[in-house]
Amino acid sequence: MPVTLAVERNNKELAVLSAATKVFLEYGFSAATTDMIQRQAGVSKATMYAFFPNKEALFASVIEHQCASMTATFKAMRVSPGNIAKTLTDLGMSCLSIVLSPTALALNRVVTAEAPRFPELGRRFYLAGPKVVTSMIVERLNEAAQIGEINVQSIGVEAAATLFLSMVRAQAQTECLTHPDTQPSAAQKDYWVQIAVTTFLAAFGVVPAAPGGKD
Amino acid sequence: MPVTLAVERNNKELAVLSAATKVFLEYGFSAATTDMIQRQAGVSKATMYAFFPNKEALFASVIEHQCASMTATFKAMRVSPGNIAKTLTDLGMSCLSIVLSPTALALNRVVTAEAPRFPELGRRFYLAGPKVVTSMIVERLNEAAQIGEINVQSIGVEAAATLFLSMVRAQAQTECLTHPDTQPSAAQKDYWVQIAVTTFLAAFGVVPAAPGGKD
DNA sequence: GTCTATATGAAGATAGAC
DNA sequence: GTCTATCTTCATATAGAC
Repeated sequence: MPVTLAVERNNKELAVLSAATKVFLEYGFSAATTDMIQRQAGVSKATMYAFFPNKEALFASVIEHQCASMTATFKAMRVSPGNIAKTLTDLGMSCLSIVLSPTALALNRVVTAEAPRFPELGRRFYLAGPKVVTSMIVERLNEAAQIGEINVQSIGVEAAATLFLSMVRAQAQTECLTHPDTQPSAAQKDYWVQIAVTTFLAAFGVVPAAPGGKD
Repeated sequence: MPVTLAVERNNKELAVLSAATKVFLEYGFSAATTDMIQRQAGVSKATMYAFFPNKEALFASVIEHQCASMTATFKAMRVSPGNIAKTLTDLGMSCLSIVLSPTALALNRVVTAEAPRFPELGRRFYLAGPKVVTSMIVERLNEAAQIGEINVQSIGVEAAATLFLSMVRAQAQTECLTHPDTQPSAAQKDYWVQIAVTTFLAAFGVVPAAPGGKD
């Protein structure tokens, strides 16, 4: 009951938050105006200020919600069973699809741009995005290491996971961030993941015990 | 002679450009105001508008000059002679120092943030930064491949160079962009480069012909 | 809580004297 | 080219009625 009432009561608050999300992600903090947000939400200035004390607080709320949503999206990633090559490919494709989505790119733009003015939001974004993904990759690498599919002792599992994510995303992200009017083809994304997986396994993959091998 | 006169004549133009660089890199396009730039340059509004038709043009000029400067900085990188491990370490450290410098981080922030509104500048930045560095790495990898230090045939030299750069910079850049109030220690940078080099060579390094090896 | 109307300040850009 | 002064627009935020 209180939930329903709360939802009812927060109808316009959600409309404002949703509109603010759209506007801030499209224009960034400074270029976005509260007028745009009110128009988009279909409410008046006073209504907006009844829920959020000022533009900064509204922005912080938007970023916080987007970070939470991004984390949820990452945690919903599922890899179908298979060997480590397949696992990494699945994981890489899922990560890339999320990271290159219009929303994630926009969030990346606005958070990094505003991090000097909103350091808390920068930290929050880092934890909600790169940090979460890396720890998920770590889990998979640990499983693979335990059954002898890979050997990451040279640098450690954390560093290996970080490097895998770096190889999967860095070039793709850079290209997409600097070429907003172009979106990568599915083949391009496949290629990015493939070379990352190939290289990762060339570095850390353990060849299945060959018959007659030493030991 | 015409050069000296041109410099003299453009004294205030340079003051405006220099001030605009500082202000735009600190505040971004929208939050920066032409008033700040004029104050910083010590000129009046009319003087600024005598050289640059509007705020957008001034911004474009600033980014153009910064891109050219960044390219020059990359091309000035020198690696002292040595084996491929040393070459990659040198190259990686130089790249990382440039990429993590306050100016490069600020340029990265503002260009990626404004790329949707200024797509030309996004493309320019990509060519002046990542593209130039990658092609420089390609040269070194080709040299190393020719003397048999590495073997990148599995994915090609271009892809290998891209992946090396990704491994060197991605995590470092992400951390710095999202944590503007923290700057990485020299040891941290060494570590980032070291794990990238180690992993790259684990994937593509050729062990020196062992006496009595197969062949 | 929600609206209309408005206060207040500052932005980008221009006019006109020198 | 350079300045001071100003025009116009629009931003954030608030006041007061319902």
